[in-house]
Amino acid sequence: MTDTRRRDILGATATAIAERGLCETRIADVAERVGVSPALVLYYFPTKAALLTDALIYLDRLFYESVAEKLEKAATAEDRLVILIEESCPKQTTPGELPDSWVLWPATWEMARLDPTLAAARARLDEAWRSQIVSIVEDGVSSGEFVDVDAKDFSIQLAAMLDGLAIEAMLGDPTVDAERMSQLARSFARAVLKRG
Amino acid sequence: MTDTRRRDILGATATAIAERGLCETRIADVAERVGVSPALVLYYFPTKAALLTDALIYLDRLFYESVAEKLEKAATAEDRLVILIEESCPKQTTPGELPDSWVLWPATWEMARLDPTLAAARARLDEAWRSQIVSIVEDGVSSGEFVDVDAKDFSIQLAAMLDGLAIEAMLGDPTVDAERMSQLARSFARAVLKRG
DNA sequence: GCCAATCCTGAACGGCAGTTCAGCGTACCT
DNA sequence: AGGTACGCTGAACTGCCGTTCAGGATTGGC
Repeated sequence: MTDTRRRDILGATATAIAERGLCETRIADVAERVGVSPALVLYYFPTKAALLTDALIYLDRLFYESVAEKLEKAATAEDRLVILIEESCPKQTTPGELPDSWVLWPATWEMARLDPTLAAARARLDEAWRSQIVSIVEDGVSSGEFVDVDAKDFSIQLAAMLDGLAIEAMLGDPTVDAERMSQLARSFARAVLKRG
Repeated sequence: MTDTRRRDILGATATAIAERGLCETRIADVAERVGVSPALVLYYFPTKAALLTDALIYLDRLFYESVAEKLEKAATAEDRLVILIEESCPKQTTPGELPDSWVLWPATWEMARLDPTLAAARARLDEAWRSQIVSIVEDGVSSGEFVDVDAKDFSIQLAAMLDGLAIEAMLGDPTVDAERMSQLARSFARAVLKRG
């Protein structure tokens, strides 16, 4: 079960970054959380930088997959869009479970700026996220739920707006909490997709 | 002229963060860029963390003030909104000048997550940014340029969308460059503010 | 011309954190 | 039972980097 150990380390790294910040996270923090020696962390990952980038990608992918799974259960395009928006709102996480992936986005962006590999991975996930939106919109258009709009443009706009709102909500900006974020994103979607 | 020296250090810190990344920036990097000894940097700032947060706030404030200045020169509300959007698009900076402030936003967010002082400063600047948008919209509404909309809601949505788009553009995402970013933001504004 | 404040530096310190490595236990294979 | 591969650790190494400090230069006031 060397694979679960690997995932434990990645999860612990994500938690450590969430709690201590990207710059302050040490290998010892990760080891402590897993309950192993620092040397073991370097046994699974060649270097600290590789550990950090792998952990960021790991958690982001988990997030996308969990949302994708939830989307499959919804019947109408409108339901699916609402789910996608709701899932995008930062939530409080109880200690012990994996951190909300929004907390790690700034760290991902900051590292991706100077790490082409991470940048490519992030771009790939983001493209998948946007095409998720595109297919929801196209379904809604062909079923008559939505007005005919440029799905690609809308997907970029909505994804960007969700990112921007999530930043505010995550940072505890008093004017944008999770509730208001969801409301604003839905009102934007409604304005575009209903009676265009 | 101890004040210019202080600003030089802040500018050099911003440049160093932009070039080396938040975590990899050392006091020696800053000192080297200014052409002074590392000890002098600590003469002006009590600690490395204080230096970093001050530099982030400094550059963000410069950005806001520069945009505010440009906005005063425009006649119509529509012109001002376009300027605000254009200025929000990441630009290439030539070596030697201060970095584009978008490059530093992820670092700001990452630090603000765990630093209440920086979080408060960021929230204040963001609030000013949004109320800039609010006053543009209100002017446009009263002059008849724009349809009557909820200016506050729109300002949050537009600011969030600009943040999100700028992240993609800054990271070199192939689907969103500065040109496309500007076009998408303007199309959103047009859809909301014209014949709503 | 002297004193004090300010700006600035070189050098040393102190400690920490990433990384390496030799080796221990254990499980599995033959 | 013997050997081998794997998972894992403790301990040491090493180089770096933030921080401190004692003091040199320069300026400006009196």
